[in-house]
Amino acid sequence: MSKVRVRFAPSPTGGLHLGGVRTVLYNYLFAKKQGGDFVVRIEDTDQTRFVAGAEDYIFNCLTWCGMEPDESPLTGGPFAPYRQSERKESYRQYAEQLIKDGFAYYAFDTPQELEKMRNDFKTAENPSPQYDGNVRMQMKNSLTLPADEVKKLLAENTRHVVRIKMPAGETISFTDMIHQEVSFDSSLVDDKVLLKADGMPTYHLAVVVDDFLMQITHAFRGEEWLSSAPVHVLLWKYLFGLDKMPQWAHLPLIMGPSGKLSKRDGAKYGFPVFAMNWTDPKTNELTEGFKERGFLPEAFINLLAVLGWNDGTEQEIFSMDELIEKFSIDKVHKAGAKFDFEKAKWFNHEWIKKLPVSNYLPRVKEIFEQKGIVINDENHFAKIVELVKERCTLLPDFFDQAVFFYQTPVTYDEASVKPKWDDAKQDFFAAFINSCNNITDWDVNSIETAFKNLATEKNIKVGELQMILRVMLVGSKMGPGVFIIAETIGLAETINRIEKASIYFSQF
RNA sequence: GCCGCGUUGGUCAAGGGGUUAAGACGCCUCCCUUUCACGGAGGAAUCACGGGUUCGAAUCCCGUACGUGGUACCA
Repeated sequence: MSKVRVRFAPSPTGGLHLGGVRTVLYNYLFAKKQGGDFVVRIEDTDQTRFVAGAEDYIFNCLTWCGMEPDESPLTGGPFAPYRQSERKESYRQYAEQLIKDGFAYYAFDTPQELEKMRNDFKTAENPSPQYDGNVRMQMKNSLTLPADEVKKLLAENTRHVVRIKMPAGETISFTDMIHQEVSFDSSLVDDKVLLKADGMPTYHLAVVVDDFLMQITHAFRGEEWLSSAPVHVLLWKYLFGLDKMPQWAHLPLIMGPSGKLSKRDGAKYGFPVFAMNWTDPKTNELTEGFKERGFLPEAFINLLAVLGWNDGTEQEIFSMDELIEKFSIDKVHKAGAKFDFEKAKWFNHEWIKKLPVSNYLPRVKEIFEQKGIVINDENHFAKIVELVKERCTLLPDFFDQAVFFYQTPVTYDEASVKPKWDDAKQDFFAAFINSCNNITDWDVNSIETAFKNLATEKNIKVGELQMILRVMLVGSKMGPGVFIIAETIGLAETINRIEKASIYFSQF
């Protein structure tokens, strides 16, 4: 058996949304599991929708997610070119071939004529009439026009398209890897355009021709393509033979809180829908990405993988390697899944805890620097990040959880301290500063011991004192253990913060 | 309208003729910690509906409802 070759075929029209990334992911996992090739081909046959920069954006997303293609416009490969716009010439001959064999025809109808047909045939029962077996003989095409007139029109370069001639009364069926047997009545499918007036193929022709030429063995795509699958099946039958057709897998859609997940949902409900930030060059509108929101690629991949698939065990956290090992297409769901941002955050939280800090330290550092905190000592910073990582779900949380290591508090949780503050406490902390100065090894244990001994000596409850110390050092009741905080900020800063706070509290 | 696909707690889901119908997120209670988390122990909450088939149906069949996709010279 020949090598497995799976392709992802995005059209460069904008950001890469969740459903898109999941499609790539399943493509990638399937290909890698079989030791096959992961091919990325760009479907840019519609110039009107082509958006500058979108192709680069797609590859940036793939890189961030850790899914490098084996063949692509960037890497090249044995079946180059990998952009359909650059393969334009090859499609026409297949269209001509179909016409010659009686499976397709030239259609000369103008957009106005099509519009008129749709209006004329429109009824309450049939709100959107198709160009199909019922109307094709009343239209302007090589089936209805005399042969010499067709020849003349072609010779004059009259604008025309090539349409597939859908047979009547046939059942077109194929086996989908996810849905099993799927069948359609050919009479109900319309005569899809194969070659557009500008000479570019439509997706229908291009996908079949390219999959054949690139020797694709498996094709994964969103379920929105299922309806046009009969066209592709027929094209395979007419052009190359059904035995060479790749195996199809139509993946369920990812849904938003209400209906199909859209870009708008992101803005509306406050979560990202794209892998990375995307700015539409035409409108300058920015759509937030998971990366910029503070997600780790490991978590992003993980949450997407299990949205519509699981391995049948209770495991939920998977690395890319584990996914490749455990992924199986027959465990992919048939039904669409609603995206839950709360659960998405949970995955990120898990990965922040799981991964070594060094993995995301640069990104956290960047967040601090953007907010004006200068990090001189990276090792020290790494220790701090390690200290607070289990209380962070998104990367920006690190700032809120750890700024106080770099900034002396300016405000205090007065409500907590006020009822506890008295002369005895004032006295205690003055004495504690002395104890601190006597500590030879400034570490958690010595600080804690000194603190507790002094408390016992002065006969004050340790708990209360600890709470006050925390507010002195942090400003509020949050963060890791007080003594580890003291150790981390150092002797001088600890004393400084106690003194400052004592003065503040003495005004109570 | 027509065609396709689907339907297990609020969400993600396991289970595919006999189960007390797993687990996770979220929510609630308690423990731990005189902080916030983490962690631990509990709790509330589900087989869309109606018919069959069967000793027995979440599971198989048929309808219905609902959801969703398509119905473009877009992918």
